[in-house]
Amino acid sequence: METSLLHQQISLPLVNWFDTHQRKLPWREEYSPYSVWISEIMLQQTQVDRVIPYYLRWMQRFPTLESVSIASYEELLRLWEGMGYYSRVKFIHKTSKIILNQFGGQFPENLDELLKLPGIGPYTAGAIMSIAFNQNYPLVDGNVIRILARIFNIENSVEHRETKNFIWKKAEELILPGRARWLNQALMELGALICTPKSPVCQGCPVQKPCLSFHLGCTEQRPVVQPSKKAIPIKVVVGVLQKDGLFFIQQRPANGLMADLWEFPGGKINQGERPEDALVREFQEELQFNVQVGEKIITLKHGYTNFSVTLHAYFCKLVPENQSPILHFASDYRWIKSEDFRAYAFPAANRRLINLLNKL
DNA sequence: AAGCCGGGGTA
DNA sequence: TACCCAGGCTT
Repeated sequence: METSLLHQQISLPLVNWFDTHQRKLPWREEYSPYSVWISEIMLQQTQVDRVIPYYLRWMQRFPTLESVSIASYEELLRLWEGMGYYSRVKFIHKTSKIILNQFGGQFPENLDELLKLPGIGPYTAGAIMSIAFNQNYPLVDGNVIRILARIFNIENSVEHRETKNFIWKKAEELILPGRARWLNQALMELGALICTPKSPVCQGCPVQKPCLSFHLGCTEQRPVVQPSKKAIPIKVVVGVLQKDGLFFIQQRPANGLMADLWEFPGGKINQGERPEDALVREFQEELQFNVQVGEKIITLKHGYTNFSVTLHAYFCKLVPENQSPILHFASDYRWIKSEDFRAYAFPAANRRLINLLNKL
């Protein structure tokens, strides 16, 4: 399809639809590079409704890039707790310092410079260029992939390099000069409200006419993706270790799963192993602590991307009482008062347990 | 190219 | 249960 025809049949109907149908969202109040950047990082693999309260809290506490750069990583991580993908907030901290120290506090209005910044990849760089600066740059996220795979009826897997290149090229051709901010947001808004993964609302779609998949009746089969691996069920046990009214918590390593977050010690229950025995073993392996397992607190289920976890929680105590930990897994540890749980970032399942403890 | 990295909403 | 989400980094 010729570019002008593409604009006439797709781009213009999209921006006109966006004019009247867009949702009122906090990050659409102003299009500053800082607010666009924060919202885009938060929105990576995270749905709008979940981001909104985090975004509002963040902007209240850190209204400027400079306020982020001088904040402690611990406080940033605490504000991020519950959103997942915690490396994002570490990258935000790093990038805020780089922009302050190397760019005089101003975001570079340059795609290649943006791509060098930690946590900013092709999508986010395109988002800052187009949404913040309104420069003529495309962006491709899950919405854009789905919409274009349907409009052009892309039968190849969108996970392949060549298909991705094709989609980026089409996204670029769709850009209306001087209106990239609007066009790109319109695409993503259409993906969120109309061209949804399941049961798309084609009746209300402004680009129904040029959509090949709609006419072929195969919108549900687009985009083509490889089947994902199914969640593996695992059993986990954690111990709430108390001494003199203080609680023992440890900090996870700086890399890997839930990096830098704090947690109650514990670990995976082996096949055929009793939870209590697993807990004694884990305390010994990770901390060289000899513990006695006490009362059961709760069993709760928690879903991860690739695991469905059944978590057993027990009170426990040191026997004998005067032991010092030797850290084989954790990077740090603390004995804290119950009111200090709020000062540390915990994984969601641990936070649920803490909330329960506070009610006991 | 594939794996890793969270968490919750939804059907 | 399985899939999805305004992706990026590492290997």
